[in-house]
Amino acid sequence: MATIDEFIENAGLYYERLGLSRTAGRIIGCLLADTDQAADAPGLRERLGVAKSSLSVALRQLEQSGLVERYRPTRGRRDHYRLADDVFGRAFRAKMTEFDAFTELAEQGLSVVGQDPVARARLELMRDMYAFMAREFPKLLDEWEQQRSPDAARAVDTTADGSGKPA
Amino acid sequence: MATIDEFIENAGLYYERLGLSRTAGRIIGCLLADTDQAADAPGLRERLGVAKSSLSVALRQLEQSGLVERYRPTRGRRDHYRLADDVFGRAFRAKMTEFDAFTELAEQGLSVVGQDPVARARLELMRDMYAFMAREFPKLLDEWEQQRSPDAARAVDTTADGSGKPA
DNA sequence: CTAGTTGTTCGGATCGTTCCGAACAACTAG
DNA sequence: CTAGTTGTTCGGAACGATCCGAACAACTAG
Repeated sequence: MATIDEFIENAGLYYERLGLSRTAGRIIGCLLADTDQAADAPGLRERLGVAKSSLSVALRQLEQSGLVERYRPTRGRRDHYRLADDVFGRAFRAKMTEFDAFTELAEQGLSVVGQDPVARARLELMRDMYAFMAREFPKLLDEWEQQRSPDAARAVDTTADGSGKPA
Repeated sequence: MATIDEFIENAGLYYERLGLSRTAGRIIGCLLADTDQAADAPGLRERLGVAKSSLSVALRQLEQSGLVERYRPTRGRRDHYRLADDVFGRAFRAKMTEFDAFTELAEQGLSVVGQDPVARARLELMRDMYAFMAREFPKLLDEWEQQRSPDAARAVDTTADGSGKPA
């Protein structure tokens, strides 16, 4: 049995391994677990015990990577934050860019290595494998979306038009 | 047009983003590009310009993660190093453990979050999605292995029995 | 215009990681 | 046994990343 604080701390650790900062990961944990739909800066600040400035940079980081959305309730004074509807899909796609990066790395290697057949074969294998993954992984995501709900794709599209959901 | 040193440096950067240390990544780049099949410590040391101790820990790290194999030629005095036959497959599988980790994180979240339906639905979605990926991704790897060469699996098995390849 | 609130930016301090050089242990050749 | 070589371990230094508190900018209400 674990507490909510332990869960948030774990989220910080896990997302840190994914390349985010520790506090950014803890924010995600907070938004994941907290039932409060209207998370704002003071609330996060109290829950996480971090400085206002750290929240600012972490939230900007999360917003720019598309994982967290910022919105302001009508006639509200302060920003509120919520997870993007397809947080996990976005996280997957972000990770997926590594495939392209390594494909390019392999191509760069082929351009600088000599004619040694062993090295060339290995680099070609590397290039083809990462290209294969970059090509097939999105299909896996689509497959998941369809399995989850036949009209999941449509739902994602409608939420992507910029109209905020919450009241 | 790039040089071999730039390629090695890029490999260091890319593999560092994957969680390895910088020098470990540069070692991989070296083993990828260098036509010299018999890479040893002095050679790597000269090529990378790092201390002997740094090589030791990085090579141990790479060896324990299964990416690099250490062998000693018959009647040789020093160890030699080569990439594992299925370096990339191993890298993929290592990355894949993140899926399980996040599945467990979602389950932990479900155990600590209340009955709020929104939070629960989101955590269940997270759990199911990562579980789906953890289940489907290995199939993708198998698919690749079969597409590349029908008896690739057999080849991998024979090289895994401990018999060193190089003379 | 003034006062109060919200979000951002900046300099300094702190923390963790990595690296290097030196001492150490293990092994081989002669 | 001795000398030389190879690989490992350890302490200190350097680097990068992150975080905090304070000053700053932007905005709103009255």
